[in-house]
Amino acid sequence: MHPHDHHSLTREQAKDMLRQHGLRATRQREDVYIALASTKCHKSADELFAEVREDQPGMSLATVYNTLEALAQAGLCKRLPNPSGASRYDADVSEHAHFVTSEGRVMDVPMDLSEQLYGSIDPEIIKQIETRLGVSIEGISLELRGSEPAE
Amino acid sequence: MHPHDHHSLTREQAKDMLRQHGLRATRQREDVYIALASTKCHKSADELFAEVREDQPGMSLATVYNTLEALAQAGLCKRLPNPSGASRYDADVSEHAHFVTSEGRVMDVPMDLSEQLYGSIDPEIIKQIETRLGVSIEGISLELRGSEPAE
DNA sequence: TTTGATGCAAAGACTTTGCATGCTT
DNA sequence: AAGCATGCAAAGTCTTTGCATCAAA
Repeated sequence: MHPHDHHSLTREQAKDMLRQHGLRATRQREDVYIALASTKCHKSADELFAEVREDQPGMSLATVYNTLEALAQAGLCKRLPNPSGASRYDADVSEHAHFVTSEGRVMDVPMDLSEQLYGSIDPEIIKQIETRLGVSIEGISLELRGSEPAE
Repeated sequence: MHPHDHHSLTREQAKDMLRQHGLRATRQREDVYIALASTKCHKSADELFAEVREDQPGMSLATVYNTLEALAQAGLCKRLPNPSGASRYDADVSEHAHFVTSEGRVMDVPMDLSEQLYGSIDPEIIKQIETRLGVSIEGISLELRGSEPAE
């Protein structure tokens, strides 16, 4: 299966992912991670909360935030800040480009094109930037901004 | 003078910029824009507020936010959201890459390297993305993430 | 003059935290 | 059993808004 395919995770798989990344596997974390990994679109904490809540009415919004923070720390998801609203979260932590609409909706750039974009970045330039700024570069975010055509 | 040079603006120049972009030239907007354009580093609304306040004690924080929103709308600045804190603002609206530290500090990638990075992006790929997603792409954000070496 | 901007304070959106309880390891 | 996660509500941070006043065009 291709790494970019979105598919729902079994609970066991979610447990494994969590533990392999040094996190305790709690029901709530599994739920959040499963919800996050099972969708193409990038949801906000609130949306994930609502979704998980359908099955687990006990879930707390604070736990969703805590969990997302833990997942992000552990490298299991990425937080995509949104200047005009709530952050969105992405369980696909591979380098890939996003398209962000003027309304704050986020969608993935198709994998093949995303790879072409990233592929065109010369590692040599990155090295030069590290040297010049005296920093160490750990990742690159590529975000395309624009608008969806009126419908 | 090179467009990437940072320099302080005269008040007259600030007035002109505002009006050329369809904004009323008020003292407060001039102050904010001058402060924004006169620095390499990317300040938060609060920092700009503090800075402007030294000269204009009457300034309100709400006005700083309103002004920054107006400037961004008019294309006179860009807002750089920060997942772990307040947004930062940049008066340089040309396409250029940023380096964001794990602590949320933002610095510009030197112009020549930034241009090389952007230059390597194939416009043809962008066109394909527009077609495939059915959107229109208006800009590209390139953000390098990493850490500054411990000091 | 007319229209839009300001300042203040208050509300709002989003996110984090303190603490007692409960679950994972 | 020990330690971390949870739930709740409360607090915090960042940002926007309503409204009367004031300035720019």
